[in-house]
Amino acid sequence: MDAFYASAEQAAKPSLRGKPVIVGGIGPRGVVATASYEARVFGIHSAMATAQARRLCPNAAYLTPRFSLYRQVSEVVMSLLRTLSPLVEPLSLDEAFVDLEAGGVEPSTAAARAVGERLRRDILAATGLSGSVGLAGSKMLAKIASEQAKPDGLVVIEPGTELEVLGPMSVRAIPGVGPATAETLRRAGITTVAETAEAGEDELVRLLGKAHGTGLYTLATAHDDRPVVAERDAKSVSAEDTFEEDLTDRTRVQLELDRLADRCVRRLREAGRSGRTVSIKVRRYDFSTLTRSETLRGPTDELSVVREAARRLLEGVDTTSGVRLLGVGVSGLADYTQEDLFAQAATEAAGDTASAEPAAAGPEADAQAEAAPQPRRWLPGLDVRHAEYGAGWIQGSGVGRVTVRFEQPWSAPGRVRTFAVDDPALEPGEPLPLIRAAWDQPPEPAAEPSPPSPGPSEPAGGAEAEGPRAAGAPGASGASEASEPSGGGSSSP
DNA sequence: TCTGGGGTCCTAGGACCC
DNA sequence: TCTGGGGTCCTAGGACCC
Repeated sequence: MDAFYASAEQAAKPSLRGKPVIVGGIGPRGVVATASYEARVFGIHSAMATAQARRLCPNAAYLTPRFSLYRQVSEVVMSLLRTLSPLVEPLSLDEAFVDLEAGGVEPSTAAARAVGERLRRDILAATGLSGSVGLAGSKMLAKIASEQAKPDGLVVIEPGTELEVLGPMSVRAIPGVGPATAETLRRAGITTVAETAEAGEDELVRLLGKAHGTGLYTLATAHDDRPVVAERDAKSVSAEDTFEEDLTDRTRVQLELDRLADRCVRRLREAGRSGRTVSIKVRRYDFSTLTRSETLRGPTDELSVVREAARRLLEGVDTTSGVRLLGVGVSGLADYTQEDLFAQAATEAAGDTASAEPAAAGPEADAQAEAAPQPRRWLPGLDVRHAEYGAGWIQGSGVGRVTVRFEQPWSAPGRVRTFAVDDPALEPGEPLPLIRAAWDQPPEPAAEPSPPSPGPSEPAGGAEAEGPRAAGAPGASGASEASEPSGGGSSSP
C-alpha cells in the first residue's frame, strides 16, 4: 500500500486530500510513521522526529495513528491476496508476498501482469486506497520491484534481466542492508550491488560475519530462493513506552514497569501464548539502552509472574540519572499445552510466595490507577461523535477547547467547530469505514434522505451532516450526499 | 525539541554437559 | 597433566525492517 497510514487518513478525512499529512507520534518525542506524498516534498520521511517535521512543514496535518482502522483495511487487502494464492506472507499491515505459482497463475509475464493489475483495481474498489505491485521470480526482486512501482504502479522484473537491473543499484536497495552495513561496505570501497557481487563471498563474510556475509552474497548475485511462508508464529511479545519527560522517581519507574508488564501479558494471553523468558528494556536519558532478561523454569502467561520477574530485573539497573523509555517483553513462546501446565503450576507457586509482600502494592495499586477518572485526551486525528453534529475528527485541542472537523469519508470537506474539552455532547467515536457499505448508500437519484434507513441502527452519518454543512462549506453544493470520494484535490479553506 | 513501537535475526562469551 | 572438542542454553547487545 502506498503511504498507507497517511493515505488511509486522507481517504477518511476529505479535507486532507491533496494536502501534506503526517501520521505518527504527536508528542515532543514522537517520530513520523508515514508521511503523505505531499509531505515528502518538504523532505519529511518515516522515522524523522516529528519536531523536525513540524519545522519543515508547519502547515501539515499531524495525526495520531488509528491502528484499528489500518487493521481493518489490512484484513480486506490480505483477503484479496488470498484469493490469488494460498501462499501469502504478510510482512506488516500494508505489505505481503504472494506466491502466484502456488496459486496456479500461468507462469508468464503477461499472465502475472494481468493478475497484478486486476489486484490493484480490486484493492482500490474495496478500500479506496492505492497499492503497488512488484512482480519477479524471487522475494527480494519482487520487493525491489514494488519499491520502484510506488506510488500507484506495477513493475515487473523480467526473468533473465535480474543482474542487469540490480547491478547499478545502491547496495542499500537490498533488504537487510541498513546504514551500518552500508558504511562497512563503503569503507571497503563497495557501494553498488555489482561491486558487492564482485567482492566475492569470502570478502563479504570477512567484512560482515558469516550469516550476513553469505546472505548478502546470495542476494547480490540474485540467487534468492527463499520460499513464501504463509503462517509464522510470533516469537516474542513486548510493550514499551517512551515518556514525554525522563523518569527519575524510582517509585514511578516501578509503577510504569508494572503497567507495561500488564499490557504485555494482556497481549500474550490474547494471542493464546505463554513464554519462558521475561525481558526488560531501559533507555536512559542519554539514549543508551540496556536489556536484562531472565528465563523461568517453564512458560507462563501469569501477570504476577511476569511482573515479579520484571521487578527483579529492574533491581539490577541504575535509573538515577533518568529513564527515557521502559519496556517489558516475553519470549521463548510456547503454545499453551498440557505439558506446560506443570511448569506453569511450579512457577506460579514460586511466584506467589515471592510476591507475598509486594503483592499489596500490586494489583490493588493498579486497579486504583485504572479507576481514577483519566482526563480525556483529545488527540489530533481521532474520531469523535457529537450529539448534534454527528461524526467528526479532532483537529486540535488546547487551553480547554477542542476543535472538531465534521466530515465523513464519503462527504465533501466538512466544517470545523470548537467545543469545551468537557462538553458532554462530545464523545470518542469509532473509525468509519473508508467505503460506505452497500446498505448504507443513499438512494441513487439524490432524493431526501429516506427516514429510518433499513438495517443497523447506526444512522447514516450523512443525514445528520446535512444541517451544519448547509451553512456553506465551499465544496458542498448543499443538496446531495451521493457523490463518491472524488479522489481529487478539493481545495479546502 | 533529535531519535516510536512492534518485531526478527545474528553474534559472542560463559556455563554446562558428554 | 597447563590448555580437547563439540553441542546447547542463557544473557546482552546490535542491526535491521515496517
